[in-house]
Amino acid sequence: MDVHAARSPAMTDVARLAGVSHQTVSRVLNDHPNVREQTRLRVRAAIAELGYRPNRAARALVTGRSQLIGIVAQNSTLYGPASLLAAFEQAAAEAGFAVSVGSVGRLDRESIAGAVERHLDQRVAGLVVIAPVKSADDALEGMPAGVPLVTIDGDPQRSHTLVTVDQAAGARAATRHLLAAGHRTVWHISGPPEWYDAAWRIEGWRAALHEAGAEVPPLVNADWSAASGYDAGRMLARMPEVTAVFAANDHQALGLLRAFSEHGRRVPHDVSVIGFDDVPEAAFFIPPLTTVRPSFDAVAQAGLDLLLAQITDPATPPNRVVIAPSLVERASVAPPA
Amino acid sequence: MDVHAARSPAMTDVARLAGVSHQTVSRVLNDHPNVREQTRLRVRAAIAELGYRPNRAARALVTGRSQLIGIVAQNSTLYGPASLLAAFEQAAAEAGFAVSVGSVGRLDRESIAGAVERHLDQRVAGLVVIAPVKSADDALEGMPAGVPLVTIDGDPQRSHTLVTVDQAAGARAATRHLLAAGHRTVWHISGPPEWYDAAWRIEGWRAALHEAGAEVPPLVNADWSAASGYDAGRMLARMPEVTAVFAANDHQALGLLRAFSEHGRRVPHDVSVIGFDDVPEAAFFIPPLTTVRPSFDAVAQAGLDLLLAQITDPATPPNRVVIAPSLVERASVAPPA
DNA sequence: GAGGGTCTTGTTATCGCTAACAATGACCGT
DNA sequence: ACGGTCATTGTTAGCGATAACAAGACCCTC
Repeated sequence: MDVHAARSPAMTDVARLAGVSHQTVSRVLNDHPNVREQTRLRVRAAIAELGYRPNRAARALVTGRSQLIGIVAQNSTLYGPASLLAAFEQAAAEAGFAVSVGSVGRLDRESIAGAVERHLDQRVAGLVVIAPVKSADDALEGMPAGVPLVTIDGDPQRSHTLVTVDQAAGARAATRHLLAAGHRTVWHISGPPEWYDAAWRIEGWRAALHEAGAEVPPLVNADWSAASGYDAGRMLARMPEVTAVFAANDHQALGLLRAFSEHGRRVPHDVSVIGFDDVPEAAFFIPPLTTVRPSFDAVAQAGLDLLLAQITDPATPPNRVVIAPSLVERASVAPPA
Repeated sequence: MDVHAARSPAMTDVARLAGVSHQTVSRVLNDHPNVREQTRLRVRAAIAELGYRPNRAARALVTGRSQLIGIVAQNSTLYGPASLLAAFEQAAAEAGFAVSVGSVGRLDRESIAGAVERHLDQRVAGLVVIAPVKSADDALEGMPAGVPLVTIDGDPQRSHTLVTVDQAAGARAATRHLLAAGHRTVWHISGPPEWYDAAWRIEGWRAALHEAGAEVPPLVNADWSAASGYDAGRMLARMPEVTAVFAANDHQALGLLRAFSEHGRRVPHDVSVIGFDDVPEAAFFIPPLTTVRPSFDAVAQAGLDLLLAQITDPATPPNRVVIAPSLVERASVAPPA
C-alpha cells in the first residue's frame, strides 16, 4: 500500500507506462482472449509496478453490475443465521466477491423489502436472503426479475432458486433415535411457528411419530431462546410421563436441561433430550447434548454456487439444493428408566 | 419496486419530468441551500413519481467516496465479534450507510491487509476493524492516511481512533467480587494471549489480586472455546485449593462447569465461577453464570459516531472512547465451603 | 440607473471504466 | 496478387452522478 498515494493510479496511468491504450489494459484485466502474450505481460508488469487496483465503482457504473453480493439477514446473533453469514462471507471472498450485509431488525415484509431495495441501489450482482419466514418470501415476490437471487431455507413452493437444510429429515432422525432408544413417544418444543425451519421440524417430528404408530403429544410452542426452553422445561419437568424431548434448537435444549436439573429430573436417566444446530458449546452442556447438525458451510457453498451460476448466465433456470443434516450422538439420550 | 423496470430511471429522467436540469435534481437530492422551494417540490414530486433512486456507483465514482462502511472482522461465530457486527450493521443502516463485511479467516498481518485493501478498492467511506490483536494493528500502520478508521478493542498505544471495552475494569470487578465473597485467591483461565482483550483481562485480574494482597496463582492459558475451558477445568477440578475461577469468556466457563460437574465439584458450593460476555444462554447454564457484560450496542454506537465524525470532517483528531462493562450477578458465586 | 451583490438555474467537464466499432497488419486460399 | 478472415490494438462514446463555472434574474445602494 502506498503511503503517500495522492491519487491512486487509474487505468490510463497503467496504459501510459506499458505503452498501450487503456482499453488494452482493460482487456488484460478482464482476461479477454485476443491480447498478445507479450503485451499481456507488459501490462501485468505495469499494473504490479504501480500497484494499480481497478476502481470498482467505475466498473459498476458502466456494466450496471458490481462484484458485490448482498445478503439480507436478520440482525441477530442466532447461531444458525450468524453461522450462515460467516460461511457466505468466506465463500464469496474466495470467489472474488465482496459482501454487503443488509440486516433487518424484524422479518416483516417492509423491513425485508427495504433491505432488498437498498441493495438494489448498490447494483449488487446477486442477492442472498436468509429469512426463512413467509413475509420475507412475500416481499421477494415484488422484486424485479433479472436480479440473481437465492433464498436460504425459504418456501419450496416459490419459484426462485433456493437452498434448504432438510429440516424434516433432521427432525425425523432425532425423533426416531429417541423412539429407537425405547421411548413410547417424544415431545417437541418448537421454534416460532412463522419460521419455515420450525414448521418443518414439527412436520418431521410428527411424521416420525406417525410412522412408528406413537401417540403425538401436544406441541409446546416456544421461540428460539434458552429462556423459552427453560419455561417449557419447567412445565414438562412436572409431568412424569415425559421421558423424551426433541427441542427445535440447542439453546432451547440448554434451557430444558437447566429446568430438568432444577426439578431433580436427571438427563438422560429420567428424560432424554435432543437439540438441533450443534452449536460448538453443545458438547459441553450437562450432559453433552445429542443434536442434529446441519452443515452451514455446505449450505453457504451451495447457495453461492447457485448464485454465481445465475450471475454468469442469467438464463439459468431456478434450481434447488437440499442439504441433509446429520445426527450427532452424545450423552443426553438413554433408554427410559 | 417496479416489476417491469427495463432500466431504472436516471437523474436526467427526473429532470425532464420536472422541467429542470439534472444538476438541479442533484442539488435537491443533496440538500443544497440555493434551490427555490417551488422547484424543490416539483423535483421531489418527479422523484416520487418515477420511483427514482440515485445510482450509488455513479456517485461514488465522481466523489471518490461511497456511502459504504467497511468492516473487517474475523470470520467466526465468536459471540463478541458477531454481536459487534450485528450492532454495527444496525447502527450504520440507521445512519444511511451500507455495510460491507470483509471477513478474514485468520487475524494475521496479510489477511488483515488484504481485507483492508479489498475495502479500499470499493472506495469505502470509512473502515471499522474488529481485530483486537497486534498483527492487525501492524497491518493498519501501512494504511494510506485520509481514510476514516476506527478500531475496536485495539491497542491504545496506536494513534488512530478507537473504542474499547474496559476489559481490565471488568476483570477487576469479577476478581474483586470473588475475593469479597471470601475466597483467598482467584484462578484465571485466559483467552489466547495475542488478543488484547485477553491480555487486559489478565491484567485486571492480576491488579485486583495485588490490590487485595492475594497470592497470584499460575495463569491457565486457553483459547476462547468451551473445549479449552473444559480441558482447563479437568485440571483444576483435581486441585482442592481452587475455590474460585474467573474465565475469560462464558463459553470457557461452560466448559469449566461441565468439568467440575463431572468431577463432582459442585458450583458454587465447592467452586465459584465467573465468566465474561454475558451470552444470552449464560442465565441458563447449570448453575446460572455470574458474568461480566460489555455493552456491544454501546461499543458499536460509539464506534459509528466516531467514524461518521471523521467522514464528515476529515480533520477530526484521533479520539478514543472507553465503555465500562457491568457485573451481572447470578448463582455461580458463593463463599468458600 | 449603473455597479455590485445574492439567489437560482443551466452548461460543460469529469470521475474510471467497458462496449462497440474502426483500423491495422498478418496470414490464407485461390 | 487479391479479397477475406482473424488476431490484435486503438478510438470514441457513453454509464450517472457531482463540481466548477457561467449566466440570468432580482435586489440593493449610492
